[in-house]
Amino acid sequence: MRSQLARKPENTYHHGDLRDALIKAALREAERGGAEAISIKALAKQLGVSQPAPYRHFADRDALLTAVTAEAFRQLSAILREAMAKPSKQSKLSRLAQATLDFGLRRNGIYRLMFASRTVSCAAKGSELHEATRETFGLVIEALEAPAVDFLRERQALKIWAALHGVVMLAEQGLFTGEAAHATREELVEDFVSETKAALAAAIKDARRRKKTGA
Amino acid sequence: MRSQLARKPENTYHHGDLRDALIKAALREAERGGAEAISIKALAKQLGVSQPAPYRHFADRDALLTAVTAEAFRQLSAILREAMAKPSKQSKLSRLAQATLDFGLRRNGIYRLMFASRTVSCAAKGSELHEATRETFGLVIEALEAPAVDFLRERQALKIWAALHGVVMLAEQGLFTGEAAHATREELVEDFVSETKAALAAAIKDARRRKKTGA
DNA sequence: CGCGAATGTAATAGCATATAACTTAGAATA
DNA sequence: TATTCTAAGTTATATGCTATTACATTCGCG
Repeated sequence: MRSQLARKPENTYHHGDLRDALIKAALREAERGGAEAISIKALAKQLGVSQPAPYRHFADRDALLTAVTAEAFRQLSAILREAMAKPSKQSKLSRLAQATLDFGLRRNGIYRLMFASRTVSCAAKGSELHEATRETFGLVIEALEAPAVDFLRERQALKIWAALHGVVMLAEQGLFTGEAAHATREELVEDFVSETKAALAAAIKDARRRKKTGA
Repeated sequence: MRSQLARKPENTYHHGDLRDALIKAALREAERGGAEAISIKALAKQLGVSQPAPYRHFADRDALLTAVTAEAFRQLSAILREAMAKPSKQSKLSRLAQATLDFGLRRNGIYRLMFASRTVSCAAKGSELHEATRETFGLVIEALEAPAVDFLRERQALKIWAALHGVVMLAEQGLFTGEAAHATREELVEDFVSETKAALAAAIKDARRRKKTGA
């Protein structure tokens, strides 16, 4: 197996690892331009194969997009894991949050592919993509560093995850320029992080109290 | 000027109001399928004009999408205004928030057109689209019902607006199903509303105190 | 070694965007 | 009212992308 970004060597019939090469190349295309920027034809040309060759590996364009999106989620997971692992004065949650914001802005094309298309919602349970998204969300839960009161954790994880996406979205839309520049995106994210921690602490305290009373 | 959804009457040369008819028809298409579902050719056929006819009114597909998006923002503004106006026990902010959620889920194709494409971020200051988005955001600020400490209001408006979009996004992605079903979308939105109110109240109190001390 | 499955190619159909050159009708004015 | 200018629509066509069909090549396994 050769490098996955390599073109097919001349005078050979088989590429060697076209499926993977397509995904990687498509990710690069999506980085600038989102899903729309992914063209089967263009990718084939880039990789030095004929236009129909990609269809040996993906039934249609949507199937490619799905695979690319799954790969993007795995990459995000890796980035978040790294951010959470590295020693820092910040909390895990804060690091995850800022890393998400950074990813969403710096690699916005890919980010839009992941969160702004209907690809994910169409992913069947158990599919590669569905697993990849669950894994990423699992990291959010993990970042809360809260005891396993499942429904509480899930709720707070959902809230911070939602808030983060909103910030990325609005930042990308330019709502943070002009008069609103008082609040930087990072500050806003940190706000949400603090509120999440506070809410979680309160909820846990409340749950313990109830348990004691109930028992 | 005839009804804006009407096809061109047979045996006539001019449609009468093609520009507007295109926008309305495109909105309907976007409702199911988002921006991708908007095809100039298909719209032309629907309205009974030749394929190139739309290009008399829009330089290219992007120009049409921009106009459609602006119209969508105006519609959302109208909906939010109505929600805020109608008498209710809920606060204005809560009504605006729930109305936004409702819009985002019920008319998700349009919603994605508005918030998940790069169209908006490309809108020049002063353009029709830019004005439409500013107006909508203005309603969010208004819904806070807070005194005019501008940068505080903007910040809280940004936060609740971001959170709302996040909730819509994740709901659409299916993250609220399964284990996370404990928290309904509406509950989550209401959480954010409460937090916003609390934060705003605290911030205002803080600002007053500073003013007194500083003066 | 030979055969079948996997993978790639050439040719082509079908659809969408967009442009160019031509036509019609409506409005503006002499 | 007749004339003319222009906005708005038409036909024909170039270009680019997706996707399929039929054919070719190579890899790997018995």
